[in-house]
Amino acid sequence: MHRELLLLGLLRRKEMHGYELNEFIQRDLAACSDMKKPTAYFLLNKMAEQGWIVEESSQVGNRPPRRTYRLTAAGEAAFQRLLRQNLAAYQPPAFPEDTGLAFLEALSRAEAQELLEARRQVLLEQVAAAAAVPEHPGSLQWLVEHRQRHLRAELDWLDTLLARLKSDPLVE
Amino acid sequence: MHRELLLLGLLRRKEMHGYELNEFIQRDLAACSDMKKPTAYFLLNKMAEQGWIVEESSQVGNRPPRRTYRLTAAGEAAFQRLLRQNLAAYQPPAFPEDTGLAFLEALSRAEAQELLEARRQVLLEQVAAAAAVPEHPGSLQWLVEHRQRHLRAELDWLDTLLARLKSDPLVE
DNA sequence: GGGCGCATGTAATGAGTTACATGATTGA
DNA sequence: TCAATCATGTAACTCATTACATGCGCCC
Repeated sequence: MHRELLLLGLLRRKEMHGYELNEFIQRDLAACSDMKKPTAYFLLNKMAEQGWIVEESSQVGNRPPRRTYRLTAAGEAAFQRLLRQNLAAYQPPAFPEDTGLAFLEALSRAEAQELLEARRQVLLEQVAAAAAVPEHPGSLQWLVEHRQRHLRAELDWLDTLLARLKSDPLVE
Repeated sequence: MHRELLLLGLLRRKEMHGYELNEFIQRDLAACSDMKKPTAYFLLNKMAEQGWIVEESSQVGNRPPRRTYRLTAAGEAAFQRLLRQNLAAYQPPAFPEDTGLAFLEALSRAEAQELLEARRQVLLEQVAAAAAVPEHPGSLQWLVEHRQRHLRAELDWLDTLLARLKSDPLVE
């Protein structure tokens, strides 16, 4: 559902062909969406069948024709519906990468510290990557900002844990 | 992988049968894991085939027999491996529920505000639910704490957005 | 006697991913 | 001439979910 919303929202701002959309998502929205190429093509076809978007083929040279999509009235209505639904709801994410924390006790304090330091390095790289994302126009930027905030909060949390490991005599 | 880790970690602390595990996950870890019943049964069978755990049947009355599982040496080794792998890595989550934020511009300021207020209510309920989770022994509690922190950070972020919507004359 | 709890699963479905397939163009 | 970019997809697979299936025990 959020994938459809993203595609509709992007096409609404500017008509694009599949390749272009995929490029944009990979390059500019990598921090906010993990939608993969075949998924995007699949959804575009599905939405076209549903009448949410229409395609217009254009040949450039001898390459495969570009299928450029734009919203229909039905597409706009779907967008409005999905947008409202998405904004009003909130399903907190699960944190599967977290699971290990529950069993830190199983390790010696030294090793736990070492592993969490490694984790911290990875997280720092993510923070740097998120900070390097180019600025986007309008509210698209808010996706980026949210991720940046989240990553900083994660770093805070990790640092709290590390501090506890160092100071708490009961651990280990 | 994190699902296997969770099951192994729980069985390592205390042998349990499938029903018991499922109950614990649903009641006590609902905030941290969304693993469903059939998935747990399936993984338990798979891990038993792999020799990570062994089952011991015990009949209680005329009910279906309980299959109580405990770790083998191979299971302990797998646990140690998965734990290290999980702790040292970090894949930041995607935030699909977020997608709508990217297109807030499509709405009037009043409606955006209204929808985000609705979202805030839902989030508040989640915060309350997370705060009400009973305390768990040892590092299991850290999963709960992490979630609580995350939800508070989300609330902060939403409030920042709402404040911007109210003050920024450029929006709308 | 009816519904919930105990205790186990199977089957069908779905959403999305990875790997594969195709073929022209462009630049080093 | 070799690799990367442009441009589209299909096929196989994985992982997990929902819905379904079974049947006794216990309490009201």
